[in-house]
Amino acid sequence: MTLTNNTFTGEYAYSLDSKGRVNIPAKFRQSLSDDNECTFVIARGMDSCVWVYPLIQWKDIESNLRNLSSLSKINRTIVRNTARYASPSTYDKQGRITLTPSLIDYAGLDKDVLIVGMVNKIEIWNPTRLDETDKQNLEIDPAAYDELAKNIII
Amino acid sequence: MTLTNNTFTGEYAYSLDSKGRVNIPAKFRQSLSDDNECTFVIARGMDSCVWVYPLIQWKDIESNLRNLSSLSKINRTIVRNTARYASPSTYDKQGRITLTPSLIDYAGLDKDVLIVGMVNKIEIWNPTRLDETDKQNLEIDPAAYDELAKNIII
DNA sequence: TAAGATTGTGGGTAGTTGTGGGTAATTTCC
DNA sequence: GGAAATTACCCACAACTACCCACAATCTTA
Repeated sequence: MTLTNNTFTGEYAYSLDSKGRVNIPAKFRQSLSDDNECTFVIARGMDSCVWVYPLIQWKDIESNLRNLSSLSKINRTIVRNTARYASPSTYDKQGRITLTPSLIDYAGLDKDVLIVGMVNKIEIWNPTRLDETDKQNLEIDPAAYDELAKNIII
Repeated sequence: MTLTNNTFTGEYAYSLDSKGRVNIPAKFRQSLSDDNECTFVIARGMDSCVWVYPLIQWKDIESNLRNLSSLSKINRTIVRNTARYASPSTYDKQGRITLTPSLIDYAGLDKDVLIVGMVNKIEIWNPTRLDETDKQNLEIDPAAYDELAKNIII
């Protein structure tokens, strides 16, 4: 059973092979609508992980970026940092996408990786780094977190 | 006789089998409206138990999450912590859903489990842990009860 | 009370999924 | 232009999952 199209939840421990390939969980692939043509766009995450967008989701982001005026410095920075490291990747017959060495390096990925569903995108983590990030967030966030959580009935 | 749709009350002692399957009480299944497509979403509870939402209930949460921009760190954290441990599970012909090893571990589930109706969702507990939690809560709560009493009529 | 239906539990099997490696095509670089 | 490196595509296998059937205990109904 999959939820809505192009929606990703859950956590999976997979492995990155010597050729830089990672499997996309079968559930995630099944959730991809046809207009994505089996393609994701991989990019730098804002945390130290790889972000993986369905192609059509990325196109939305692209058009949002297009509308940011380059007069503002912060806009230029965001556009540059987002676009610069992004590249499309179609999964093979076994359901794997190939990551670029640059992204593998950025996210500090090793053999064991953790794939995390983030609703409208996917994150690929080095498990150790995710642990660290989790801990840091717990220290900083509780109050603000609770505030936000009030608006989402869980 | 069932109460309102997608409403769960009562407590049931069931068992978790070697494949990680638990039965959903027949009464709960009967209460599920058709648009749930026989599917629940299982997730980490805030206490150490498993939360089980009707699919459509989860979709509400999901759409809230979808609207949180990932530019904000706290948004990323809340989306990650919520989506990461959530996964859909359709019950089989015998009325059982399959839990993920990760959730079984989190809730410390063993063969004997307790299924508790929580009105709009379901909780799955290790009976021992629920006892402990109950005791702790009794010690803390009287004042909070009074506070709450202002808002709710029982 | 007896027969039938429903419900909870256990296990088998066929199909799917994740992972590793091989080969041919393509690109890069000298 | 040709060799080396890289990439894309294919096959194979082991592990796992979803689906199916069986049975016993419980509840319902006549």
